Amino acid sequence: MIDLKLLQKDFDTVNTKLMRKGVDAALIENLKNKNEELKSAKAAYETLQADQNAMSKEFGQLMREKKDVTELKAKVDANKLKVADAIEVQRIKQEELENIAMSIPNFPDDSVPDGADENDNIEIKKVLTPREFNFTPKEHWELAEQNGWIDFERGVKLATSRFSVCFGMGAKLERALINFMLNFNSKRGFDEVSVPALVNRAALEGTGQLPKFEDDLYKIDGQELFLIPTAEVPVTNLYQDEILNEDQLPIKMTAYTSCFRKEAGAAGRDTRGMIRQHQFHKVELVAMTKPEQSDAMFEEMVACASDLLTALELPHRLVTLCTGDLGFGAAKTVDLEVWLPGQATYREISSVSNTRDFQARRAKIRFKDGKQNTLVHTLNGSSLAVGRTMVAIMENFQNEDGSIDIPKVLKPYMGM
RNA sequence: GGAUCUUUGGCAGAGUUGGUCGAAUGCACCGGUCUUGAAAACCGGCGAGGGUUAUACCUCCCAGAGUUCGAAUCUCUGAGGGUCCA
Repeated sequence: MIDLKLLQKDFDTVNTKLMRKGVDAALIENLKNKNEELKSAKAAYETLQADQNAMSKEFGQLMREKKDVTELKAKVDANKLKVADAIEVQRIKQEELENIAMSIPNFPDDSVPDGADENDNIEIKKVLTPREFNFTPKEHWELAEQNGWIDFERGVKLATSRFSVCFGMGAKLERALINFMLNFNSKRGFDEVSVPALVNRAALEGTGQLPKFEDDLYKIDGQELFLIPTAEVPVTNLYQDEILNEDQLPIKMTAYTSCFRKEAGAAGRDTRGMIRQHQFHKVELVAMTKPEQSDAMFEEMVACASDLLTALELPHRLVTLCTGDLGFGAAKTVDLEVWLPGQATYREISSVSNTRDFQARRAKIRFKDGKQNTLVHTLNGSSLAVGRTMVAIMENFQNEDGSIDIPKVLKPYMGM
């Protein structure tokens, strides 16, 4: 959530920053007004409540002295009605404010380039050179089926479209990647955690998926529980509503989970293969830092993901997202895109974001900064989507006969 | 699934005939005295959010609803935990 105090104090700055993200100026103006209305509604209520409390205290005093209270009771009863009204007004104002505030995205860092969509993203650098093929490289679904690694039809049979099943070496490769990534991250100081795949509404509000993106989430029928779209949700919310000690920071965690997405807005895109599935596996990095540490942590996480790709011998590039492509909660994002010879293009395989205090404000994650409580900065990044990594390995390591080599670092993990 | 108990500040733990209770006490923690330094001892401070220049003041004793002039304390519902039964 954006900082309402800042909005109140420095409207122009907030306005300018949000405009870059394409937020309607009228909406921001409205938010500011609602905030002021809420404040005065609160003040009105508190004054009445203070009277109420004072009178109740007096009431007790009179009772003890065995004096007559009928007059005071009449007064207090009348006041009670006013209090009830004031509470109602406040409740409505609060709700109106939250409806707006919770749907306003984070503002982008000044360093983020302006742009409308992914075409305006800026490449930072390329890592590793794509290999030359002396034959026409195949796309991964062809290779996957030929080698019997992935069965797309059976996934559909079991669930619906955008589900698949891994067999044999394919299943092994998936498991090897998960283990390799977790170990890789652990060595870099990210502590491994294993978290629930179902979370409640508060958790999703904390990280920003709700209230705005409910359509993308699978919800358990009849319960306020959702399947997680990313491990970022449960892992970040581990510390929801807590006040951390300064010396606990930075907190660095890594988690492997399945992720579930309806892909509501992606009809027709990537319908073949396993680029875009409703259920996919991902190893995630999450960090919480003091504000002044988050830029360094961001670089560390980008490097971690990039080095992982390098260790897997996968050519990739780093891209800074422009304002138009930036996610809801992110102040800054760097995508890692892996080279796919079959498609002859770079495709997203990881995304590292600094949300600064945006999620921390929603999830109430703070730390003791000397005497006062300060919001932490939260960061998250995929330490590679497993399915897409498999795609990348298949396409980059394919041979002319359709067989697939395994990256050196994975062989021990596959019993080779 | 049934019965019963329980849910308080970082932790432990008082508070259940409703009224200076945001809450005793202990530990932990912070500051000070003492000491060459530390420990011990003693003195002081010490939950969170909002609000204020600062005070006032408002809210929070698992969550929600209710009774009452007034609830941590009473009632109902829900969630978590313990024990017993199935």
